[in-house]
This record gives sequence, C-alpha cells and structure tokens, in this order.
Amino acid sequence: MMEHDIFRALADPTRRTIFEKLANGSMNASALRQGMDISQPAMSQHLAVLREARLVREQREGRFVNYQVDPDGLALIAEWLAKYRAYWPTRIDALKLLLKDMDQ
Amino acid sequence: MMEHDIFRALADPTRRTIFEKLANGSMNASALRQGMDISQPAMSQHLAVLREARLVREQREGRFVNYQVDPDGLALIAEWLAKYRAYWPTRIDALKLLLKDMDQ
DNA sequence: ACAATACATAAGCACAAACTTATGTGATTC
DNA sequence: GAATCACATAAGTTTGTGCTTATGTATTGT
Repeated sequence: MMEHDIFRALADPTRRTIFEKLANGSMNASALRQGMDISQPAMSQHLAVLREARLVREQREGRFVNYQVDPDGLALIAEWLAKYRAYWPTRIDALKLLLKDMDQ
Repeated sequence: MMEHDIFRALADPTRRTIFEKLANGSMNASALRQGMDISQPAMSQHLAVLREARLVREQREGRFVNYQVDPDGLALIAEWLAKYRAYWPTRIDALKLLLKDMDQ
C-alpha cells in the first residue's frame, strides 16, 4: 500500500536525514553523501525506498541523477493526519504553527 | 528519539489499524483484538510501542486497561510536516482538506 | 574505442523487529 | 482465599531491514 510505503520509508533515521537534506535544496546522489558516512550503494538503496514512497523524485541530468522532494508523499501524510483532526485541538501550539504556515 | 519512535510505530500496518480503531472510540485491549486475528501478547506489545510513541494513552479501570488516542503523538507529526510546508502548495486537494477541517 | 564517472542492482550477512509459548501480576468474583 | 479474568513481561524463533562487497549500466571524456 501507498500509505505503508511512506511510513516505512520514514521509519529509518538515515532516510529522514536524506529527505531533510533534499528539502533544503535538490541534489544528486553523490552530493547527498557528503558528510554522511554512507556507502554509495546504501545511498542508492535509500533513495529507491524514498522514491517508491513518492517522497522523492529523480531527474536524469547527464550521468548525474538529481533528486528533489516529491510533494505527493507529503500530501499523503497530510491526508492521513487529517483523518484524526478530531484529536488535534488539545495540543494548540503545533496546530498554530500549521495554521500560521498555511494562511499565506 | 521521539520523532523516531512515532514513525517506527506507524511503520507497522497492524499498529496503524489499532490506532485507527482507537480513533473511532477508546477501547480496552481485548475489545481491540475483536476481528483482528492477533494474539493477546502481540496486542499488548503493539500497544506498548504505540504508548512509547505517545500515540496512545492507557487508563486503568479495574482489571481492564482502557486505551485512547494521545494527541501528543499526532501533534509531533504535525510539527514534522510543518517543517516541509514549502513543498505543500503543489498538491492543492489535500491542503484544502486540511484547511476545511481546521476552519471550524 | 576505451577509460572514467555516477549511479543501480544482486547476493549475502548481521541485526532488529514481530511473532510465538510460557509465565507473571494485579484486580475481581465466588 | 482460590479461581478467574485482563493484561504485561520473558525467552526463543522467524522474518524483515539495512548494510556490505561485487558487478552491471548509462553517460561523458579522450
């Protein structure tokens, strides 16, 4: 399932780090490895998992492959979260953050 | 880490089902097992993981333990999601859902 | 055409996670 | 107070996940 792929992908701390890096700007696989102490195949495998979860998109550019955040994955998380909106109001601070960000 | 516990907890389909059940009304562990083909210890272990992730709260009631959704966990997901708001606008439908739910 | 670069894929191993059976604990009932 | 019920915990087994080394596949440069 789609939803399953997303949560499974984000369950790994290394993949969350990769995703966060890409959120700060698109990069190719080699650039992502900088300062991460991770092998080339491991990075490639992580990116494949993130791709399958639609959290990340690839774009061939010559012999490089540029990676960027795929909004589809995030939207699916937002949808999942929306299902439980009934339980949100009790924690106001985080919700204010969300509302503030969306009102613009 | 806190964030890690949450994503790890939600990575398991059985735990997501349990969480979803609890979102439709608090229940004790035995009631949760109904129609789930899961052993008593397995259920207990899943609930422990959800508890550690602050996705679920327990409340002793005699010899029963009533479980309910803990908003804290959801709030943490919302905070995580908010960090990537820059990538939301491209998928409008899901955002409209969120906004509609929150405007009331 | 050949070498080098950037990345993907395959196969195997090590560890973690989810299950099992067995047993423990606390509360209720008789 | 003994039995029962609801649940937690322990220990062991199996399955899954992430790594490694090795190799494959495009693309570029000479």
